[in-house]
Amino acid sequence: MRKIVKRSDCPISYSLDLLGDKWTILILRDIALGDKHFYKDFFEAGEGIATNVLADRLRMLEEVGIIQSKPYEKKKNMKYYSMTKKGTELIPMMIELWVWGAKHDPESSVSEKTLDERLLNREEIIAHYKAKSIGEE
Amino acid sequence: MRKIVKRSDCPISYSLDLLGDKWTILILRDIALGDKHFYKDFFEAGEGIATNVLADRLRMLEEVGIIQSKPYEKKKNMKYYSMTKKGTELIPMMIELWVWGAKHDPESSVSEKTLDERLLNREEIIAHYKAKSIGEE
DNA sequence: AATTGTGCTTGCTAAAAACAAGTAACATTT
DNA sequence: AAATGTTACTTGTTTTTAGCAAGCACAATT
Repeated sequence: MRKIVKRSDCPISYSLDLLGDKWTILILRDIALGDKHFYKDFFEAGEGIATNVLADRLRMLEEVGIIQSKPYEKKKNMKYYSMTKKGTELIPMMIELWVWGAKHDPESSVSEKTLDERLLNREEIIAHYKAKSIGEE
Repeated sequence: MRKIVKRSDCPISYSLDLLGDKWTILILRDIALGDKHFYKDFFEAGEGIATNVLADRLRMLEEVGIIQSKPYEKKKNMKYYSMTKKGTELIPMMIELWVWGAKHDPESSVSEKTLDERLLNREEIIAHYKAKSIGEE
């Protein structure tokens, strides 16, 4: 569906070749920062992703090794999606997107105090979510 | 051209409402990390952005206060684009995209050594580019 | 055996990006 | 001062991608 073409040898350009769209990073947010692991969780996540786009992005993310899936033992028609190590290395970037959005969204529900605390605890927060992702794989 | 709609109150979603596409962050990279300040610089940057997309993104980024422009004194048909303070606060996120891309692009021209050095000097590097952006505005 | 839940695919429409060309303002060269 | 070049766009068309609605296969539940 979405075609991935390498545009230059700039590392930022390379990251955006894979992640540069409205939806991909939201799926990674759900897996890495939320406690979401199933197709239906991503579909119901609040932003309203279309099913064809969701299926396409999950396929792509698995193909490039950012996420992995395995059959879910308890319900065999469900797939359990989790981050790979390569995927967890995107957590710092996602934290930065979170901080910027929380600071600059005029309708943000995040308080200045919460924001300040998170800025001070950056390394701790990253370590927390990385550890959680490893535990979940 | 590109319509911006707020999809949820998640800060990451908010950031992606503005920045989530293949091109926007590349323009910010050119201004904040490169020494590029003119339309033609962004157009010639190597990835091959189309002129209508470039004009649209520059307009949007200025509207939401991430960049600013002023007429260039030396050549009055040129506009000088630079980061606002709000824009410079995206530098940490861009550095993380750079680090991830440099590490995971199999064709990356960045050596392990350079990568390790940059990881150790993260704060210094961010401070450097923030200071440069302020100097250029 | 019938209904529901989950993870998709397929077909159609709408929006955005890619491509090609043109224009207006100023700058430079002749 | 006229012609040519440069810069920053706009406009029109084609191609690609996203959005929406429906459907389908498989498993689990009733």
